[in-house]
Amino acid sequence: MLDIKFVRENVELVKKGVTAKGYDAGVVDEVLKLDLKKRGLIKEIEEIRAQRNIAASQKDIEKGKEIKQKLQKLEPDLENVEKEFLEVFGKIPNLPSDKAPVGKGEKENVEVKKWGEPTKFDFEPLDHLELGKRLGILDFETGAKVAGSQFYFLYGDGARLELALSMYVFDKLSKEGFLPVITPDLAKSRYYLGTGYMPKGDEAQTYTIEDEDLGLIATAEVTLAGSHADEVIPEDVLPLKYVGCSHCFRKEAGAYGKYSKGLYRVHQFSKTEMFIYCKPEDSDKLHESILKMEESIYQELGLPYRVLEMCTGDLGAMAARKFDIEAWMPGRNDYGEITSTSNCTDYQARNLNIKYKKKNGETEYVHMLNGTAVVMSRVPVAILENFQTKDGSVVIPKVLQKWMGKEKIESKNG
RNA sequence: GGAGGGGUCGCAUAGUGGUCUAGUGCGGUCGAUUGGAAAUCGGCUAUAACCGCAAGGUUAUCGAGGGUUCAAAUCCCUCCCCCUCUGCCA
Repeated sequence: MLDIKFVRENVELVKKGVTAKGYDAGVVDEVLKLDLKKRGLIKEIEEIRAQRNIAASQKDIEKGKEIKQKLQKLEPDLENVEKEFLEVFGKIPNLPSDKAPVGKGEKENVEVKKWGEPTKFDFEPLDHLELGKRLGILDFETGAKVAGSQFYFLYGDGARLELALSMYVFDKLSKEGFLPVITPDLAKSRYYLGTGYMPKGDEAQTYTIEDEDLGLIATAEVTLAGSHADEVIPEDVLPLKYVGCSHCFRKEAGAYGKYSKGLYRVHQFSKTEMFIYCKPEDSDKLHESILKMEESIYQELGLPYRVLEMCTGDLGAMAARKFDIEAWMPGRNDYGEITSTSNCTDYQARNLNIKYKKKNGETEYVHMLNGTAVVMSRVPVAILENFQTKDGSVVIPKVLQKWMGKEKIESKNG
C-alpha cells in the first residue's frame, strides 16, 4: 500500500500515477473520504476511552456502565470503516517511477536493448516439445496421466539440465553477494495474497490447501518477501541479497493456445529468484544491477535476447519500474519472456511492515526488489530450441557443462 | 497425532481482576564524579495511530483473535509459535 499521508498531501500526483497505470483514479477520492470518516471516529472514540480510563481508576462503576454503552455503539462503526478503508486503499497501486515510459499496455513497452540475433538454421528446426520427446527427456503425456494437463516429467538430461541451471546461478550469484536459499513451497495467505503474486487483479492463480490457511506459492518472491515481515532491519546489514529457489505453482486458468504450448506455460515449474531489501536511495541502482546480472546470465548461456522496459500500463500493481528479458525461441519464431525484474519501492514493505533502522535511530520502510534469475521451464525451451543441431542433439552451454558432466544432450542419454 | 511446560517493554525475569501510567536486573544512552578510567550515583530507554503550527496531549499494543467485566497481562474460548516427553515416518 501507499503512505496515506502522502496521498492526502499529493492528491493530484497520486491520481496521475494511478491513471497512468490504467487504474480508475476514482478510488483515490473514495479513499480520502473514508480516511476522513475514519479519523473522525477515532477522535471521538479515543476521547470516550480516555473518560473510561478515568472512570475505571476512580472505580466509578455507574459512569463506567454509561461509557461502555456509548463505546458499544461506536466501536463497530470504526471497525467497519477501517475494514472498508483498507479494502479500498489496497486497490491503489504503487505509483510508477518517473523513469517508466508512459503507455497503456503491452504494445507500448519499450525495447531498450537487443543482444545477439535470432538463431538461423540450415535445416528445419524442431520445437522443444518435439526435441524433448525425441531425446527422451521431456514427457507431458505421463505428466497429464499423473497430475493432469500441463504437468510434465523430466528424465535424464532433462532433469539434469534443471539442476545444472540451478547450480550454475547459485554459484554465479553467490559470488555477487546473493545468499542462496531454498524456501518453503507453501505460504500463508497473508504472503501469497498480500505480497507477491496477484496477476492482473484476480487471485485465481493460486492453488490452496483445503481447511488450512496455506497456498502453493507462485514464486519464491512470496516467501523471500515474507521472510522479513514485521521486522526492523539494522541499516548496516542492508542491502540484503537473496537468490531463492522454489517450485512455483500457477493455475494459469484459460491460458492455453499454441503460443504458450509445452513448457512455456505450465502449472508447476522451478525457479531461482533474486530478491533484495535495500535503503530507498539505493533501489534504482540495485534494480539496474539485477538487470545486469540477468543479462550476464543469458550472455553466458549464449541465448539471444532483448530487454523490454514496461510502460506504466503494464507495470502491475506492485512495481514502480520493471524490465523483462525475452529470449529468442525458434519454436515460436519470436521472443518469449524469461525474466522480469521489478522495483516495488516501499509499496510491498508497507504491506508487510518491513522497516530498517537508521544510525540516528529513525526507522523507515525498506525498498524491495525482485528479479528472475532462471526459470527452469522457459529457459530450457530456449536452450533446446536454439542449440539443437541437425543430428537432433542439443549442445549444452559451456557454463552448464561442468554441472551436466557432458557437452551434448543426445538421444541415448541415461 | 498424543501428554506436559512455556510465549510479558532490546535480553533476562516479576507480576493470578482496580494501587500496572507494567516492577527489577542486564544492556544501551546522556550526565555527575575523575587528571583519565573502572566503580558508583542520577536521568532517559518501544511501536503505531489520532489531535495540535508547536510544546505537548490522547488512545492502542503483555504471542494472535474473540468473549466475560464498570475495569483484563491477570478470568473464559479459539488459534499460532517454541521447548520437553511420546507415537508414526523420509
